[in-house]
Amino acid sequence: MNDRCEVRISDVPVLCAACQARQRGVCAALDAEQLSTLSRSSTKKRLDMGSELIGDATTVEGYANILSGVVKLVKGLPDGREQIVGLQFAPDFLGRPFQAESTVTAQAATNVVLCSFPRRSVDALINQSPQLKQGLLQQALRELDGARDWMLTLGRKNALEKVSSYLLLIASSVESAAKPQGQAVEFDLPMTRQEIADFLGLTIETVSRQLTRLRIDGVIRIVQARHIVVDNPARLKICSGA
Amino acid sequence: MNDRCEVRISDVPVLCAACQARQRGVCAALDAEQLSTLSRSSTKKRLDMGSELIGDATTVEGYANILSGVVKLVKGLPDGREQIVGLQFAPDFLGRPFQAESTVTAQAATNVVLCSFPRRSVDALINQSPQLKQGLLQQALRELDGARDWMLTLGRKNALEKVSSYLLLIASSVESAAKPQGQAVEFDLPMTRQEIADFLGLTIETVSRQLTRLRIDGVIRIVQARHIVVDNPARLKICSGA
DNA sequence: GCCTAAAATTGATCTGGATCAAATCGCCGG
DNA sequence: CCGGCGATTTGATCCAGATCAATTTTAGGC
Repeated sequence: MNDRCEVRISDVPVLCAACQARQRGVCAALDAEQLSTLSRSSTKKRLDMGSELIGDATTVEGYANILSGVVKLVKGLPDGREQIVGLQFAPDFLGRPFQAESTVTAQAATNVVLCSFPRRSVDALINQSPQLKQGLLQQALRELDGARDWMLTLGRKNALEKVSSYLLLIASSVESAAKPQGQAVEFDLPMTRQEIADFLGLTIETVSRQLTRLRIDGVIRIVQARHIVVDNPARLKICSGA
Repeated sequence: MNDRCEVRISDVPVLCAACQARQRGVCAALDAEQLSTLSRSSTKKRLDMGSELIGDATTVEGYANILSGVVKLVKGLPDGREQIVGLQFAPDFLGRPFQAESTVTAQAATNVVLCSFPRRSVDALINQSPQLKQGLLQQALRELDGARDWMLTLGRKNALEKVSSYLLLIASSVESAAKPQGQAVEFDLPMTRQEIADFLGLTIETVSRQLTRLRIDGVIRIVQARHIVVDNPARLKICSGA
């Protein structure tokens, strides 16, 4: 493991506290004592697939940076129906300032490594650094955009378009920015068919059928259930309802 | 029209600039010159139902407080399918800081009166007032929660549950906090059946059928297409999937 | 009040995705 | 290599909500 792991809150660079926490750039003005407090109180944690990241001793108290893995935000109905309302990928910052009255639960979708901070210390930092506050505001606005995009997908797209949209979303989270558009993209799905279904408002069977349909049409290859190659990103985009 | 109309950004009280703009409370620290600039540059605007609030001369340049009416945030697919991804009610603050790259369009769902501010002036205020920035962050987080709740509705509820959830949402936006739970609630729907359908990911016909079903079951009365009385809020809540 | 057009309801039918039910696949432990 | 179990795929049927097609209601304009 690296001894310094850079992660970002929006455009505010933050070095992972568990790996020698300190802040740079626009946050450089921060009190050295504050930073050392944050550093001392941070802990690196490994979570197995499926574990919940709330409240209990082995998990996250307040805030955390995701160092690797995927975290899903889940909402449920009393009868057991579930909907995944958000996904957080590798360098995202988790946790919300000013009380979490929301009823979402965060769960590790894959094995996850993260660096967690006590609520107290981070809240203090937020109040001292307008840039950090602004970074959090921008992250919130970006998540809001993402949620609204997904509302369109959930409310108005058919099964094929939903599955195609999902593949494009995952592909974009993997694809390096440098890579030219239109190239084949290869990746492992970070979720089971059930989780994909819960994300898309579908059933496992329908997800599976749409994937085979895309395979037969030559848009993707399913090397292994979890391992996908998108041979024709342009076609996939068309299938997603553009 | 009142000459001072109080509206709120989160817990930061702001007096509508068009009606003698100035700030109070936690924002009192603001520069008097800034405030007078904001006041001078603000304008009160009336929008007819259906008009879009972007870009053109008759509409909103940057930010605005809604004084009355309902604004809908709409996303569309190239083939014309539409999804309403958010509703903003009477004292909400509209507009997003730091560029709007998002593809939502805001439209007046009813006739709307609002007080609009030029982007420039408000951005300046935001940078000067951490409290205002925090207010905007909290508003963004609240909207994110709302969006996620709605994702559960869109992805996992059936038609009856969706329509019931919608009625409860509108009822709660009308109901005075003082009113005891369980009482009958009476209100006008601020949207057409088509808009309700676009909000719920359904068709007009299905919305209409679920409403008659609720009427026949004695949960609501439909005094007039747009005028609803919820006789049994508890039953309605059960119908909404709790 | 009467006329018109848009909005809403109601009815009849169709269909995409859910549901129920078996196969397969893939992986791990022995 | 052999079971065994969970994840996935595939097949057969069903049904909630879409679609198509009339009415009926409502809101303005004269």
